[in-house]
Amino acid sequence: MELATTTNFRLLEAPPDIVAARLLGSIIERTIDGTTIRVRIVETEAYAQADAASHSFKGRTARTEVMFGPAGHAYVYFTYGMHYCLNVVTGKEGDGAAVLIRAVEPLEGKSQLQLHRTAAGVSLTNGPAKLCQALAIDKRLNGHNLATLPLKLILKPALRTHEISQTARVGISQAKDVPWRFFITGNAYVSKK
DNA sequence: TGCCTGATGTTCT
DNA sequence: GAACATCAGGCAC
Repeated sequence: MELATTTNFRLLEAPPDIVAARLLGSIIERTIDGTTIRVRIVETEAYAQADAASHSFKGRTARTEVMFGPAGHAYVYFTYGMHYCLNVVTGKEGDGAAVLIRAVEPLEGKSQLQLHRTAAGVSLTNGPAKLCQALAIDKRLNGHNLATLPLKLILKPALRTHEISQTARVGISQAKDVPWRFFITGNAYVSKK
């Protein structure tokens, strides 16, 4: 069981844009105080080392160290003074690539998610900082191995191409025209912008 | 509906 | 000391 998950994680060693599309539809399992929450990834963004919008662009620092580590780990960073964002480290060790999880759809434990959020409905998890708040993800989970609980990534078979939309990324100031934002076509939890 | 702004901490220059 | 992969609330239209 654990072995199968580890083997599947080899998929994450691919370039970030491939992994970003591949992660759509996969499940994140989070346990908080013995309660299990399951959400489905519906929107992602890819960040490669050679990409001016990526934290790893300027090289390895104490902050970005995790991005250069092995694929399948969580890179959680703090931004705008009050928000955390969750990334999945991709590529070979030393690559400095990651996929930002921008939006998820609640499947199980929705009331538990609601405990951490004031907004309800799709606004519960339709943004990178929102989903971190709902899932109680903070820097303590930075560098966490996503093959294990309390935060576990369960890879699902890839979606068909027609189920995936691809556009330019959101909310960045560099390399804006790189079309590395991926989302499930028509999903209500995809962020609006 | 859509723009503007305040809140706020970490990282890097 | 400025930039920052954001969010939510308030206000104008």
